[in-house]
Amino acid sequence: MGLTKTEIFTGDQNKLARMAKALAHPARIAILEHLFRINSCVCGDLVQEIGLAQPTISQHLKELKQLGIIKGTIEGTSVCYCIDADRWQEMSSFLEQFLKRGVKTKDCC
Amino acid sequence: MGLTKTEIFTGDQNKLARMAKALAHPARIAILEHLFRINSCVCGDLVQEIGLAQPTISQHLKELKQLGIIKGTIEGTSVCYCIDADRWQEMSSFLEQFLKRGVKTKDCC
DNA sequence: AGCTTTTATTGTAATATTGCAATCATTAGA
DNA sequence: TCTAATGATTGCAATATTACAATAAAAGCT
Repeated sequence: MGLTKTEIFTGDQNKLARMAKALAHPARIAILEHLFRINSCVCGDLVQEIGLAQPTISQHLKELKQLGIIKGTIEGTSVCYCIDADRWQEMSSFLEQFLKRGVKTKDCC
Repeated sequence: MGLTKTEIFTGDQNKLARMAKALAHPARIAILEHLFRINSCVCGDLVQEIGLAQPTISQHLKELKQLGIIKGTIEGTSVCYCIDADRWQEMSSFLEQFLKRGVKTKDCC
């Protein structure tokens, strides 16, 4: 059906899945990595940096913005994007907490 | 097109995206959480635990297995699944390294 | 006002994902 | 051997995602 049955899962499970989904595309990883490097905000040279068309980049930025991990402020004709430090921290620790739970387990089979 | 242009990204970017994609569905999160709890291997009671049909669970297990973070060994008529501790550790640190890079950044806009 | 630059939006095509019914394969037990 | 149990596979329908061309929207400049 292509439709995830979110209602049968907990809020945290859905939250984790949403966060992971935001990172589940190399273009979005590349965008975030570029923002890490540049630190000071970046606008539309992402199109140059990554080899995808402008609407495609814009769409990926939208998804990252919707999750809240980046923000964009209008600066003249261009838009300045950067990591939302607080939200990133929050997502980061939420994800790490999950990852750590798996480290404790040991093989059985 | 629905087709990710993997060829324009680095191996690490694609690897990260693949890992994130494995976690990008609440059912797979739920499966992993159940495996964390049970530690000793679990078979098909995941169908009971999570409210999805058997083929659907089987498919999600397949994806996790393909990434290598769980393994399944046949035990009579049932199959015993568990976290692959080494692979989990590897994925975990790879992801955490990425997450940490973002924590350093500070807001700009 | 008209033009340019930059980004967002819309529309569309191709592919991927999710979910399940039906079915197959394997193994255990009668 | 036959049957039951378990899980994988197949086939299909519905929805989501990815990508881009075309276009719109907003702001600066002349």
